[in-house]
Amino acid sequence: MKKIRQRQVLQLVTAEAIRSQEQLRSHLARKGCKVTQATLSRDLKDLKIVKVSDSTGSYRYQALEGTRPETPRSTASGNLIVIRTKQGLAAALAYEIDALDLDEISGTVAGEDTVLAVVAEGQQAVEVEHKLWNILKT
Amino acid sequence: MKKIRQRQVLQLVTAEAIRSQEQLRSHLARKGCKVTQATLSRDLKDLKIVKVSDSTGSYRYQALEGTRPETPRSTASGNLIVIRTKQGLAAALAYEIDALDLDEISGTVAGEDTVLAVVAEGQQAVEVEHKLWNILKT
DNA sequence: TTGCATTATTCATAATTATTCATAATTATT
DNA sequence: AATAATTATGAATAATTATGAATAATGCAA
Repeated sequence: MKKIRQRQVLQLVTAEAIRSQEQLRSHLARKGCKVTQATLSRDLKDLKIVKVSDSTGSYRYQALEGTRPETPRSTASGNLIVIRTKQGLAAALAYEIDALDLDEISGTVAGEDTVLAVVAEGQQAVEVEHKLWNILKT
Repeated sequence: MKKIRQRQVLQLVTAEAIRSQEQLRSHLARKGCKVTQATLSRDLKDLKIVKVSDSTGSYRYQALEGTRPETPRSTASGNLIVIRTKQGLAAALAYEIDALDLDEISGTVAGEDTVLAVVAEGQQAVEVEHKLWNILKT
């Protein structure tokens, strides 16, 4: 029960701009998961999800560090690395990759379950893919 | 005044385990800086210092690392132009680029903070990047 | 300088979040 | 299976944090 919920929390928080625990609660409720603000407070603490101001100036919850559940599959093609993740987790992974701030990667775009990483000019996608994989598997 | 204080806040928070704004306030007061909890709340928001559980299980304030790049940065790679924007603004930028209706750009995809522009066959990505940059810098 | 505009700060309070205490649920142990 | 031990949750509430409104400070152009 708890695990499932926490996975949902993580997903929700990366997918949408959640601005309070109350808001998080109602989102979850709509998805059929009915818990109180108290347990969400504890979940957020567990998951190291923090409240931080975003670009719009208001607060939003954001996952901190490696809360990434498991290793996804990737393929290199042309100057792109395509990474498949579990549904809803692509944004979180893309965020992590961005945070690495690698010269080899020009940028990423995330869909629901796929991340597209653009490999920088002059780099071998396959090699970068390996490097990425090495870094992320910690 | 504000700048100095915020520097102190950052210092304090990294040096000691500050567990509440009230505690932070009293530390600062002892150092001669007397402000209310209200301004500290705003300082922490500005500085992107968040409350997160530490190894002991209790909360502590912590500076959020790696502040992302400010101005939209772009890179060309292969037949793609990768543009980084502030969180949440990618879609808007992509929309603008689409609206330009340039022959040189086949299309765009937007993530949360990244736009991928696909450069048309036979075009030099770097040149298109420049052109784009010129148009958009208004 | 003086007056206007902008920014910073406080005070008071609303809003939000963490925790305590009581149970329920789950898991381990005999 | 029954019981003990552990863990999770909810309700209520304490504690903490965010914010609106008023006021003070700061900069700046004339």
